[in-house]
Amino acid sequence: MPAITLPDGSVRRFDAPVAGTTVAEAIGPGLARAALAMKLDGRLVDLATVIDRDASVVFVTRRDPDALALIRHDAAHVLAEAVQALYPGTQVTIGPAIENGFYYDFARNEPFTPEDFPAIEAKMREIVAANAPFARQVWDRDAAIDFFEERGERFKAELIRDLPAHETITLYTQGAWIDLCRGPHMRTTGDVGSAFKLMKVAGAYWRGDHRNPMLSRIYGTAWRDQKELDAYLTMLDEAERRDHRRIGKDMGLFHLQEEAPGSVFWHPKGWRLYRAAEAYLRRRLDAAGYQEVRTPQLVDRALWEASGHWEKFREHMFIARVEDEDRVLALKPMNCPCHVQIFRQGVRSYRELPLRMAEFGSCHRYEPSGALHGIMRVRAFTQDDAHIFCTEAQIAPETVRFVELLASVYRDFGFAEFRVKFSDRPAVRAGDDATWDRAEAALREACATAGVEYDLNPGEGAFYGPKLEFVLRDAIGRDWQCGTLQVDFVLPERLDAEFVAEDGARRRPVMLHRAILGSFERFLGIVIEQYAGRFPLWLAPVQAVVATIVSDADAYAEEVAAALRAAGLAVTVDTGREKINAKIRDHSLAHVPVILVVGRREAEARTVALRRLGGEAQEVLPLAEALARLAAEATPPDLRETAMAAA
RNA sequence: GCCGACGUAGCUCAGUGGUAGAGCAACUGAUUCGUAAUCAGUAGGUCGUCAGUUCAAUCCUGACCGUCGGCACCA
Repeated sequence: MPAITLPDGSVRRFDAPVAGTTVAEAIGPGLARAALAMKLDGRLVDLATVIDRDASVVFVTRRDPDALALIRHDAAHVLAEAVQALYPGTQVTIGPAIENGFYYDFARNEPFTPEDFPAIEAKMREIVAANAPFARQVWDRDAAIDFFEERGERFKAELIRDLPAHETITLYTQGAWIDLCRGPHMRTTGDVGSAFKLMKVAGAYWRGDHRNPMLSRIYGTAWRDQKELDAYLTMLDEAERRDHRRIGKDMGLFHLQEEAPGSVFWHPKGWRLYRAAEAYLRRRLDAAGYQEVRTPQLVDRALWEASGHWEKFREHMFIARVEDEDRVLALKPMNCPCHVQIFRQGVRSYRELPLRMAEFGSCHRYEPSGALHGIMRVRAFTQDDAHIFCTEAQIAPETVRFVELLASVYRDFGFAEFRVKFSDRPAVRAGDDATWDRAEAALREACATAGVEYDLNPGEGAFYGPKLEFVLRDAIGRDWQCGTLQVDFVLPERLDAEFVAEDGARRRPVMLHRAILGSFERFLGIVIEQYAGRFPLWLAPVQAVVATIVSDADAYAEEVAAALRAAGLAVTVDTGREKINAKIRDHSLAHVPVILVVGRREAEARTVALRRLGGEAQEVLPLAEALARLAAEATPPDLRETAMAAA
């Protein structure tokens, strides 16, 4: 006699076990038509699932956000059926719903190409139009293995063999096609709808392991309706428009070339952006009680052996040898061991802790060729690195301070939102379990004190300690992992760092490895995409251009520019013989935030006509006023309060 | 590193087994024109590199380098 509680709190009683479909019909024909699946005591299941005990039920309709995952999962199945219909002999493996869509991995000698898409998509639409019901079947494990083996589906057979013994083996049919699947599915293939599109092909290792064979993966996107699909495709166009590689080239910020793969050639304009960011951060760190240092690029392998990096990361280090000396040096891939060397000079007292040692550390890592990506993933980069040497008791307060600093830095760069991931011990790690217990507990406690909410990211910690990862969200909704805070009890031990405690005993400090931007190269890539090249004034590489209307105004234009330069602004002058329309267009396309137009009128009245990027309005105002206003506006955010107070 | 695609002028791209074109940018000249393209002309490429096939290769084949999309990696 199941009693079914609905979301509005009402209860429906049935005399016998009842299918969700029947419950929906009992509530009303509208719901019966709209329901795609249901949540049974919070778990998403097929609508046809028979309910034989008291339960709460929420029906999932197309309007429900949960419908997306169902649509995408079902679309993956439809894709698999279409592919097997068109390319006999192709083996199916797995095909989950993912963010924004789905994929399916196939085993086939010849990989798919985008040219195959039109045929596959057409077949998929046929399958959707056929509106075949999804039907769940429970199978005996051995029978299922035999079934797939006989069909030559050895990947599926392997999946079943590796399922835990207690797991129920379920297969789903959709018309004549059948597949191993945990479910749930919607009612029919027709529920997938038409708002889907195949996007790209890619290789992917079987079960994500690089020692396994490579499968051919097809990615697709799927949405509840055409409007959502269009919005997603528009977002992709927008991302392409903002691509830092394109903007970097167009605006002349930097370039990369074959002779230095993974290293950035910063051009004058890009370097101005870089320096603005660096100067800003240096001020913030100074104010936050960090001491900046600079450590060697080339360091003997002995130090990397002592730190444990040699063993784990040797293949990813650039090695340097000299002919006359029989020693191996490595270009530093990170700064921490060097910072410990500074800490170890002389005897440290507990009075010096927490000691915050910062470095804009230039590092080199031999990243796999396939990992390189513009200036976002490079082999030569500069971390905004720092190590906080402290006691265990200081972990929590230092975490609080750090999170505050990080949040305010992100805000100043235009990122209002970020979230935190907590990565705990990985399978391969240094340090014993007791140490890890302490480190993780300390970090958890620190989060509680700082009021930081986080998602757990199991097994993803550094080899020496657990870490927090700070993920910011950009203007078009993409996530970027930038900041990090890592608790390390291991490295101080390995490199023998110690301090004299209050009781006169020698103790090990804890090291907090932390970064806010991560690396300048990557962060500036993100900033470029965040603003699509239209930087706020304080970051803009060219902050203003003075453009003349007639050559009679040339001398005055130079004078205006000189005055702005004296006020610290980056200004260029355009006295070219183009018409003002062309000049406005050129500088607007170059994303110069401010255009000061001067003609005879302005030269005589000693005014400027000020025009903002993107705006159509212009404002004529006295030179002195424009100067004061732009200087104030170009002040970096951390100096703004004091600048206002002084004015 | 693995799978796939790609590499032609500064940029975006077209093209062919008989040693290459467009638009924009650049340069030159004319135009002095008040808020997103003035006109005309000129110049610019060992078609990623190295081999091979061929009478002949930018085009076909192979290797390598790099880039792009994923996968794997990310101290």
